[in-house]
Amino acid sequence: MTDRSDAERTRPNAANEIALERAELLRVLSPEQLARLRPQLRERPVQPHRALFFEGGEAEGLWILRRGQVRLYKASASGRVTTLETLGPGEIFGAISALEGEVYPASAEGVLAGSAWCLPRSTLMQLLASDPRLGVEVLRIVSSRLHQAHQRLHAFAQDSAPARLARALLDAAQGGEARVTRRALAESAGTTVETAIRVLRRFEREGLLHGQVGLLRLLDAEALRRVAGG
Amino acid sequence: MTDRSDAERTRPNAANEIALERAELLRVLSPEQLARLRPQLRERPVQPHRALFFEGGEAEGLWILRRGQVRLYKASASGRVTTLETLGPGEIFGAISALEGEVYPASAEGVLAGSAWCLPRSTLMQLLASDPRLGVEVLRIVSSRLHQAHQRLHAFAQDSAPARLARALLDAAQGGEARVTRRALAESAGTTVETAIRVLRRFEREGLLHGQVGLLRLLDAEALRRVAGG
DNA sequence: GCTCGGTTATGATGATCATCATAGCGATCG
DNA sequence: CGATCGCTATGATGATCATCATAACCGAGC
Repeated sequence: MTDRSDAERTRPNAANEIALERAELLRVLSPEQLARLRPQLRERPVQPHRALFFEGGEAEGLWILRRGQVRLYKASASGRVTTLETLGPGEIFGAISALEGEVYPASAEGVLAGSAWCLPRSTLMQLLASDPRLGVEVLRIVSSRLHQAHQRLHAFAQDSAPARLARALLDAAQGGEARVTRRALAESAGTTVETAIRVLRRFEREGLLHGQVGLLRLLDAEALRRVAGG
Repeated sequence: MTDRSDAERTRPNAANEIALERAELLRVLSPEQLARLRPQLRERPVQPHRALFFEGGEAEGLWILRRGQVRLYKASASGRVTTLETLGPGEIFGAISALEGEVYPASAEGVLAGSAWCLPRSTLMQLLASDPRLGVEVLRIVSSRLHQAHQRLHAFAQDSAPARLARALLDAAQGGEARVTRRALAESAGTTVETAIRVLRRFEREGLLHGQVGLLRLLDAEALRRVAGG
């Protein structure tokens, strides 16, 4: 629960660009290592609703978000979608596939415009083999993601839709407001758009927030935290 | 979904003991490394319903299950419990906490009797710093756990109770039978005991399985897989 | 300008599932 | 041996939430 607020605090604003050497993964690298790495990177644009890769596609490597926002998600045959993680500048993704298998285990698409670097799998493997600190750093990151996933798993198994929505809202908020659509929030909270709208309207009537199109202003974050269950 | 059946196949039978050098983490170590590591290990008994550690407790280090079965779980204030992972001989746990923070992010308790080694945090850090291959290996393991967690997250968000129970049942089964109580299955599937019992009785009436106390024989695994949604 | 798609809403309806209650059964323990 | 506890079972009931339908609103694009 505390690491949620950590994520809130430490995630850089999605609108800001991050320098390569400040990205969560690469902080541990020396300037020389970084210099050798830089030419290997492929930069790709990130656009809202534009996929970076799809679940089942061949895994290219490790991604580092430079600017904008990206979400990882899974889609069912029925068309329902679950957002697994939402990432901001400096955060990495696709690490699972680079290590575990040949294919991406989830899809990724842009939420806010920006760009991302892609570090090819082979280069990553070389780097990992050459410097133990890098492996430990990636491990730290992936471990913290696993921890988050476990928390959400417990929440999905036990909490009501309002509780999950309140939590998703707090997670998405920056500076007292969350720039997300009801649909996006529903997919993060594992519910439907209609339920999300109804619940958020109730929050609004109770004075917990103020809603506009694609924007939710938190008026009583404390009460929302109570609803979220902690 | 395919890695689920992988887990089924590759997880050693909980009753069998595993040699230290065959544990998933330590396979990559040289005999010399292993010899240096061995005296650092503390062996602890694993007993059904006996906790190894609790969420929030100070993290000692990395655990390696030698024999028996262990589950990681989270409990709510309301008393409801979610099983996050179930582990067999040779598998590691507590890796998150050894890297991420000072406290365990979940609780662990025995399911089947056996024992586990505990590798102190400091020793692990030393090892990680000395040999890049070890870090990559832990990373591979943690990544695969994250992948599993993502799958379950999607399932919890989208699937019905019968679908989640069928999947939990398939995951728990070894050689066509699952030695679990209805309660344990419910906690793995994120539902209640009563619902688990009702659903499993329905499966039984439909000829998909045969139930006894603490034992479920799969009669039609194919049909169960269909119910599980894939 | 006018359609079209996405977002926000709200109602009606029904399925699903948690909760509470009760009970039989077997094992364990004093 | 009786009591107790955990597991399995089933019914009754109600809350929650998904689904389907409808509609207003707004911006983008033809």
